[in-house]
Amino acid sequence: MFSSGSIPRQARSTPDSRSLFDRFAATIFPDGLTDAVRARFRALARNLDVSAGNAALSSVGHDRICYLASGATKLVAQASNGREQVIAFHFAGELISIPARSAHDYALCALKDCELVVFSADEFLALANREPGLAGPVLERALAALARCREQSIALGRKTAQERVASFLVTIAGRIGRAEAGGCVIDLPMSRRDIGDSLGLTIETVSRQFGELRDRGLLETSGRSIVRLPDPAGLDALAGHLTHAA
Amino acid sequence: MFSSGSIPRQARSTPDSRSLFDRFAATIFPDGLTDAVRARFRALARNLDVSAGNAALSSVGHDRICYLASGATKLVAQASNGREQVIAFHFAGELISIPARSAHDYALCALKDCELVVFSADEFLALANREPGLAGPVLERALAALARCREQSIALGRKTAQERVASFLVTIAGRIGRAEAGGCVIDLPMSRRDIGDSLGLTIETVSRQFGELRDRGLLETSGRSIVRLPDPAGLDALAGHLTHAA
DNA sequence: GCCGATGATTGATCCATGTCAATGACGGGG
DNA sequence: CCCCGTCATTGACATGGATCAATCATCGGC
Repeated sequence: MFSSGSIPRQARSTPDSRSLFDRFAATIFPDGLTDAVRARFRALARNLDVSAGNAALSSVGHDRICYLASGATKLVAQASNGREQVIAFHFAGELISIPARSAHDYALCALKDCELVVFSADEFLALANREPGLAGPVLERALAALARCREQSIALGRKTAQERVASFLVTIAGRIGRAEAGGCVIDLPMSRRDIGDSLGLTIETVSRQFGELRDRGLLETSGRSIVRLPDPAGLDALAGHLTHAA
Repeated sequence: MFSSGSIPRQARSTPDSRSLFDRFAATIFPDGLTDAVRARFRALARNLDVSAGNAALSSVGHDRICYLASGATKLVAQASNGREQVIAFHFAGELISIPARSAHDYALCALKDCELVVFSADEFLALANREPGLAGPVLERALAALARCREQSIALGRKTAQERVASFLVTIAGRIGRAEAGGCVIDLPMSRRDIGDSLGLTIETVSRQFGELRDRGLLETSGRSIVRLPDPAGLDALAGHLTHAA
């Protein structure tokens, strides 16, 4: 990832009638593009539709940058022995950086049906760098992605299973949760395995922690994907975050 | 971090006589700056000298960007209960992003005596974004830092203690190691505790893994900080990296 | 060149989470 | 609407690394 922080959350129900590319341009460059620059970007862009559960992009010899117009994805890294680490989840409106193949292999996988706009990172960055005002929004998103990856590092390096799960729920609620009377509802697009693979835990441990939180009245589930958080603040207190009172 | 990848490694022995700011500008913007832009950047810059072992910068209400002209630093995150996670190490010539205070607290600490040039991220990015050609180098470094943080996530989430230590040694050798007859020598600026805190391990475990690698003939130590890797390839094979044969 | 403080190493034990195994419950496809 | 594959949950046990504790090495200061 890259990410957004403050991308306006759009009702997913009504498919956007604008072209994929126009939606990319409008979201990432809200100040608009001159016709010439717009044409150059369009020439670099490749549209991609991927249905839920399929790999969208695998890492190749060069970095790629990719706009997720709709759907949800995970960026997965592979280490030896088939171990997988989910590096990040992404939601509609976000910009994603897919690293080149190196010590590990990366793949972007669709969690739901996705519409993507794909660029070669080199070409994209060279173009963004040529004109004033274009690199800023991209850089902001890159730094936001870096900040999020760092928060993830803290969880992976220093937190207990319970703290990781609590952090995950609080964070994901902030990204895709809907506020509701006295709480927050999340429709998780990812499986327990994906959650475990992102937190460095097994599915069993994730399941046990969900159970524990359920017992404490901090979490209610309905089916496999609907999660309700009756007390987000109580959950946050379990997330191992620094209490700013200190 | 942010980072470099390909910053020319300079002999540290001869102190650079140019001004700190000039060294920043020459390294980060190798294509040069117009006098006007240069003056604007200079107006935003604050020089900072920090001696080894001291905190250089703590996270505040806004992000900061910081050029490390000489020395070495660690970026440390604090979670509850005084647990510390070292997010990244930085070496001379690198650009560092220090996130604003949020769920966790961040601090940049000097591992050796350091010379720094500090900017407010907002001001820096606004300026870089106004002129063509300036944001590119910064963006490149941000993406390199993101890539490195992701590699770190894989280690923290999915690797054994031995793989983490091997990865650490291989990675750090690539950044500050000197090639030598049949191997590589590293002068580690960080303590075992720092290494442990960056790998999500205790100092005891780091020490035991060093011992194990020593027994296998993959590592020789001399004093607290000098490490020799007689067989970097053999070490890399233990790092849990994906064998590209597969 | 000695000395004390700090950091590193080594050993014994414990525990959180992984692993293995069995059961249960969604939910898509017929 | 049922059926079956997949995913989630729950339980019993194993283990890697944490924790606690003791000794040893390094190196800056005198």
